[in-house]
Amino acid sequence: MQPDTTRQVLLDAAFHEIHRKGFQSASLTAILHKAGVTKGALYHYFGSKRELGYAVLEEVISDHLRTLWLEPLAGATADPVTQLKDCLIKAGEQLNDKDIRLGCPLNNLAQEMSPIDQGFRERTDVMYKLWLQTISSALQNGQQLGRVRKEIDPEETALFIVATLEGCMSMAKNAQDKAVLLQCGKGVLNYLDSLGT
Amino acid sequence: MQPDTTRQVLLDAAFHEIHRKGFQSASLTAILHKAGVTKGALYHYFGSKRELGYAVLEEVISDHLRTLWLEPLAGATADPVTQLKDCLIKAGEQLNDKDIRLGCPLNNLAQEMSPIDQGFRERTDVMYKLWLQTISSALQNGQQLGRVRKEIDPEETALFIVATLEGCMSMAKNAQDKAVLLQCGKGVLNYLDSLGT
DNA sequence: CGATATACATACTGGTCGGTATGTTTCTGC
DNA sequence: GCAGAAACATACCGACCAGTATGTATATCG
Repeated sequence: MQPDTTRQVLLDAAFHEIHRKGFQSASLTAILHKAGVTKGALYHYFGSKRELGYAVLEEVISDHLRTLWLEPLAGATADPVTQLKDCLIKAGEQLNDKDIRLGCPLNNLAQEMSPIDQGFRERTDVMYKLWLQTISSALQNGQQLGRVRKEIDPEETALFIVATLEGCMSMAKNAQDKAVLLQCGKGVLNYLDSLGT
Repeated sequence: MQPDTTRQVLLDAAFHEIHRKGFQSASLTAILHKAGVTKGALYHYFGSKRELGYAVLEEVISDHLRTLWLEPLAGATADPVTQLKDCLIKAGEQLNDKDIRLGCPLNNLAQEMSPIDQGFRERTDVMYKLWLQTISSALQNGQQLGRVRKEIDPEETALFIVATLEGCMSMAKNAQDKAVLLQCGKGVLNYLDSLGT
């Protein structure tokens, strides 16, 4: 097997196990079994369980965020309200029941680890700040284009949006019910509409 | 020591340890050390670590929810928008930096345990449903009193409110910054205002 | 072709975990 | 006052955990 492949297989397996059990309760043995390799391989590529977790954040989860929320909002041309609604709808569509039961990977890790590990907190913080900044810039741009109400504070609104998104995922995760996500998402869509001119 | 006292001391210690580390990573030894008793006492009152966790949910955390959100909203006389804003402000005031770093105990447990333990999920679900129902009833009552806009759906709005609250707590927890909570809370207050007539 | 590094596999270790078995003391009821 | 139960304390157990030490095959490079 190619070296890079083994590393990626390990990262994928770790991502799924961590998503299912949380980082602290994720078993290295389970990850290795899922990846089909042994401990020698793991500790060849990662110095410790913690570093493996960092890599999952920086490489796997970071990619998800980029694909789903950052890149679609990057273009400075269109209407951010529509863009945000599209992101939300697309994100909602691609979530199956298992995804809903397991919740948002970024939020899960942030909630579990940020109080007890600085390394995790710094990394999740960077990602949230990127997310917030991207939405904030899009809103600001929308204001200049006259598509977003001038009165709103882009930063504050971005924070409110992300908080609400994560809250919706949390509620749906606990209810284990996609209907909850959809109902909650409707509330977000209404709120997003209220931002437009 | 009185029997009931010992049980309560154990519950309190367990609540704090679980709040700090999460349920799965909460160490019974740490709980016992904090409580100043030994394993004999613990297993005299609780059949297992899991039952201890259930009791923390049903007795300690449930009390917090009741005191902070259910009882203040129980009276069917006043303006629910004002009541909700008061709850939010009061809740925000009594949170110190440590509380913010550790996040909402109910949300923490729900996020960690609901995907992997039915018993936890059922119990957190009951509490969330109570919370939602209380807010929904208050909003409905407010509509009858002409203090809340007739067009809104009380249930959907209650879900959106709770999701947003939990989202705000999550964002502040990860940022480890009360300013984030306050800024996010401002967004919630604005939204609550938009519900009134 | 030989040497060295890379890329793993295997076997093992100390420590911590939840849980249990067995005291020991205190309180309660007759 | 004595028997039994309640309320704990102490000592111990097997399981699992992250991490390590060592072995081995393969690829790379001079």
